[in-house]
Amino acid sequence: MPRKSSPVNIDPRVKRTRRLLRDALVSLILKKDFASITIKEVTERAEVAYITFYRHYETLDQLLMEVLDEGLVELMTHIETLAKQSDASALETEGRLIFEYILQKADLFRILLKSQSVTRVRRKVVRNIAIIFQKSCVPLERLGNQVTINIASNHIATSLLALIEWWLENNMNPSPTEMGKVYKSLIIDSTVGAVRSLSIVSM
Amino acid sequence: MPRKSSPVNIDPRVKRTRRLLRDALVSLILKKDFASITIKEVTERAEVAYITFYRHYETLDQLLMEVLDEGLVELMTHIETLAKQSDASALETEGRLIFEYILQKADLFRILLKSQSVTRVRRKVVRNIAIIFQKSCVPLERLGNQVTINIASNHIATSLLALIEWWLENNMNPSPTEMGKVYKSLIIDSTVGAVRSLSIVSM
DNA sequence: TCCTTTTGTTATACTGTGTAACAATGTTTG
DNA sequence: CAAACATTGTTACACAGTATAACAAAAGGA
Repeated sequence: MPRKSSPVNIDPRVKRTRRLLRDALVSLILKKDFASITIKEVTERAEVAYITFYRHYETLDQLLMEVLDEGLVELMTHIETLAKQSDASALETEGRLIFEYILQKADLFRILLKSQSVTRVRRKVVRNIAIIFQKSCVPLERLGNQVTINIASNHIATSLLALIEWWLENNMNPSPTEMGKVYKSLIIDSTVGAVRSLSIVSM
Repeated sequence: MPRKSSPVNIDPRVKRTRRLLRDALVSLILKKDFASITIKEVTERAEVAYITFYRHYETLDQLLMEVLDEGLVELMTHIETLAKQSDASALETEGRLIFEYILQKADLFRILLKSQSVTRVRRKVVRNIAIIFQKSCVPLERLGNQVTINIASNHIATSLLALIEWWLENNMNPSPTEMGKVYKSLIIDSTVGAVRSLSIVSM
């Protein structure tokens, strides 16, 4: 296994090989079920020797995580900056921007949602989104106790993912603008309202 | 492949074999990851010849679906009868009953949620729950257009599943009574409210 | 009991995983 | 540029799991 992050300069051959493997996996996921993809297939498409795969990764899951990490970091920072602007007028715009972003990177999201078959991936994505909302969504952190906040942020994260999934399955209709309204009303406003009413009854 | 449903009377040997295979799979899922379970393992635990599996099923997925179908039909009818009583006073009770039901059959639900790694299973469950709510949840079918209703029922189904999953991961705390409140407030009331406000802006 | 169906046993072809040894190629450093 | 080093390619192999076939044994229904 070649060193990866210890020295600052990575061997260009290593860089190249890993890129080829990632690209090969991505192109395969876009037209096959992830579960049916084999290491042999990936290395053949990458035009790399079979054993070379094992010199960089242990499993296909690991390679998949690396692929998703690239894309997820981008999505996360995107949502994070949006989630910080929590005044009511900006919320609808926030929703619209999320769905416009997805429209741009539809391929990546199809991969992400297809890969949810790998449970680990799903959990990781949900947790990351939940943490972002828990930290940066102002109305949440003021209301309710810890349990309520945990439930609520988990609810937002899973709902957002489910809404994105639904939208992709419906060929990205309706428009991002309308999905922005849905996002604001169905996910954010609803959850904030529910947390408020739950904290009144003092769970 | 022995006949299954054509004649009313199924050969007792067939019935026995299938039950043994289902039970074996269930007991394996409860202590292993589904993805790592092999047909050989299942047949050995069922004390049945390896080839006998193929005389009844084509894949492990298929056997899993049969296992889940048993449990799901039960859950579905349970939720369905509950969803019909949709007056506000009954909703909290409805929620409590759902989570008490899950508490009773915790094993089945752990299997169900573990098996969500099989994407087909997840989709099927979500669709079934969504259809139930779409049909029987009175406030939904009166408000909003078709798209909004689709989104809303999908939202309820995925949120309910996510909430159940969260609860199981947290060792079924808090109590079913409190989860009932969360269910009513966070999922049902919120969604109905959102659909109402979305239909006013006339999507 | 006789006939049919199901199950068990054994053997086999095939695919994919994971490792090993050594040769060939590319990269860096003196 | 050449030597030293790291990575990649080739070939071979052991292994596990899938899927099927042929025939014998056991169980069920008429």
